[in-house]
Amino acid sequence: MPPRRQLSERMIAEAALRVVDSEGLDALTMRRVAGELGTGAMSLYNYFPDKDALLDAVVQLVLAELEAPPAELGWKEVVRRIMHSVRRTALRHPHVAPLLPRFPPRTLDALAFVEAGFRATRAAGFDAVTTASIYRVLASYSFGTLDIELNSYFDAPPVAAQAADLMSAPTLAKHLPTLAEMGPHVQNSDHDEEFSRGLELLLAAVDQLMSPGRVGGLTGGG
Amino acid sequence: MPPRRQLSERMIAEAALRVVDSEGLDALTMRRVAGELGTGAMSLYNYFPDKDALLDAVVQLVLAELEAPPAELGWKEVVRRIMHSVRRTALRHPHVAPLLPRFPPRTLDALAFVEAGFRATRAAGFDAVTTASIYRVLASYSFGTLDIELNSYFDAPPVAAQAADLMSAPTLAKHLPTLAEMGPHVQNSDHDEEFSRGLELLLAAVDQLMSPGRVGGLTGGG
DNA sequence: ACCTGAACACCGTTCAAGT
DNA sequence: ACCTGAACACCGTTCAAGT
Repeated sequence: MPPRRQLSERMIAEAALRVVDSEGLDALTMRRVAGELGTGAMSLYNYFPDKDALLDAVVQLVLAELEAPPAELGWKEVVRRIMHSVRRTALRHPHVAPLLPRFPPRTLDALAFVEAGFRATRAAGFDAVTTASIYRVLASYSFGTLDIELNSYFDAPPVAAQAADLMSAPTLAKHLPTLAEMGPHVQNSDHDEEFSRGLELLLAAVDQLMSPGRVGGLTGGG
Repeated sequence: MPPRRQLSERMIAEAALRVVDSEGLDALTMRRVAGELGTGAMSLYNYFPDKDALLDAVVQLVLAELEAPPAELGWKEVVRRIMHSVRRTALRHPHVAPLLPRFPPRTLDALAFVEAGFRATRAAGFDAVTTASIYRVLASYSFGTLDIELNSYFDAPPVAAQAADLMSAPTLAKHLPTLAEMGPHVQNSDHDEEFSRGLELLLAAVDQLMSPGRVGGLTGGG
């Protein structure tokens, strides 16, 4: 019996995205994706040289979902929207998020948001070197906040270690007094608010310290 | 023949760190670590409930290597040293770095740098809530820059896609004109300089926008 | 030429038996 | 009680054979 329909890179990547979204990254195996398409694992190798190439294609699909705002909104609003879009999209595909730092945007659709960000930033008068620098620092912030949010890095504060038997209360108070005092403040309750706050801090810093008019900004004189 | 010496959590974690440092994360298997210690894979399960617990222990070892500067240096210098120490330590254990966001500091030794940072920041007059916020934004920056640096995220700029046959030059110029113009500027040549620049931007922003004296900072009035 | 089942060399972990 | 070999249910990918 011939396959019901022809395979394609796109079909395979979409099937892989369905699998990883619904069952997690560990479930994303060549056999499982092939099964989703009614074929054997080895058929996928006619379209992707190895599993990493398939993962890359999944990332490109996700990046293509990002908003690409019109430059007319002004650089700050454009960048703000892109950053929030990155976060929203990553939270829509939480099991894909850990793959994002491994595969930069590469396809036309996946690069649309980069073009939008560059266009707005250049139009605001930032030079190419500064624009690239802004892109890189914002990418760092995106990846870093996703690392922390999706791994619940601050959801269980260090002081909880005490309750979790790792450390006695006296031990904690003696060796880590400030941390003991910091207590539950380390825990983060509102990721959305936290993300916005840090983003606005960054945008303000870029505005104040890297703006075209400014002399001796961080990009220029160090 | 009895084992030459008793096992311990520490011995196993140190063996695992040796393996991952020298052969990469994929080589870090229960069988491989056990082999390093002259025993079978199942023996490790007397000390760790599963592989993740072993990975956690490896991360704690690496975090214990971080510098914990004295608060007398002032909050900015303390934070600056910690941040550079994180980066240096992660680059010394590049294959462990991807594990850092998954396992927060938990042991006494691994928490020493957190205590140092908190102490210096609180001593400078920042309140507990702001101090926690500073910690979280700096952790984001650490993880994000490591993601980008260790995955060579910007080492091959999008424009290189053109040479790599993914896209013809006319296609690029037509659909992504600003990106085409940005050209090689996106590529990052000096990770060290880049890290310092972004860090100083952040420190300056924290200083200007979150300092105790300031009214209506980002933490307070929004 | 395109496609794919069987097989290889691995995994983490369960289980049952050892001392 | 602590320890551990055999076995289970998987992996990604190679290889050889199919059409």
